[in-house]
Amino acid sequence: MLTIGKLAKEVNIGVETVRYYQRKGLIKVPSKTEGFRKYSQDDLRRLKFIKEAQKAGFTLNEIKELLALDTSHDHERAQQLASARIKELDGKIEEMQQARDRLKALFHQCETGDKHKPCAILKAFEV
Amino acid sequence: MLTIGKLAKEVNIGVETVRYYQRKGLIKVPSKTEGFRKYSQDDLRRLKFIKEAQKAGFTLNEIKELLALDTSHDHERAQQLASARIKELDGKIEEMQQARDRLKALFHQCETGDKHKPCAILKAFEV
DNA sequence: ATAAACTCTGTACCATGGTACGGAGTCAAG
DNA sequence: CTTGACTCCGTACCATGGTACAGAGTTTAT
Repeated sequence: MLTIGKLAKEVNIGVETVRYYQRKGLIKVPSKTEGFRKYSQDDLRRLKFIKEAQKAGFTLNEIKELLALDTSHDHERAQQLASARIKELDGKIEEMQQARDRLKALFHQCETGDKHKPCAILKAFEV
Repeated sequence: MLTIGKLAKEVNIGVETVRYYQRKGLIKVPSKTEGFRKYSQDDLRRLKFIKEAQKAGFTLNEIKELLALDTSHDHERAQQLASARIKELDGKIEEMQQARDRLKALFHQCETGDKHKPCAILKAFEV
């Protein structure tokens, strides 16, 4: 049994973050019999789950659903969520790659261009 | 000379967005002699610049600086901003690729696994 | 027994890029 | 000359993922 501070430290997040997850409904608020609230190993596991799922790019709302699924063995829904996330990630990756390639080209032009003419990076945005 | 509505329509953004850029100091608020404010071709160019720079992944604050640079021919600073942005983009792209690859692997495991055992996608987050 | 350290609760604030709305004023077409 | 469309201005709100803080209570160590 842990206090909120110890719990937070275990997963290396702030106490305020734990409370934020509680407000969002990702983790429950343990009932307080007296003094401070006590957190269980289960709460710890859930926080770890959240951290891991964040690494896979899920939003907190998606993670909330994943946590609910966690007890239900619903493969279908988990797959749906995963593939939606994969699609989103693919889209964003491509956007960012395009942005990067654009910029790299501009950077090169600016670097090799005349120092006294308008900069290619800046000119590029003047459609 | 354009009213704010026509200006916004020209670049296909909302009137509220134009005002938001004004509040942020990206574009100036034309002085109002009488009636409605009048916007020039220069304002239009700046809005187009903003849109283009956003496509390259710059934030509004960065764009604000780029706009200031635009008149000064400061190649150095433009290059600094561009290469910082490139680095940021590279970092984010890699993060997202990792997230996607993780998820794809999990998806495959879940798909090919036993329907009655806990789902690989969900299990993966239970560290 | 007292002070430091922690917790509880509610609420406000941060960045980011906008969107929405109310009430008044203004402009243009019929 | 009125009506509808647009503008002005301030302010509040949206999602996202937190962070901060005040004032009270509790726990723990010395």
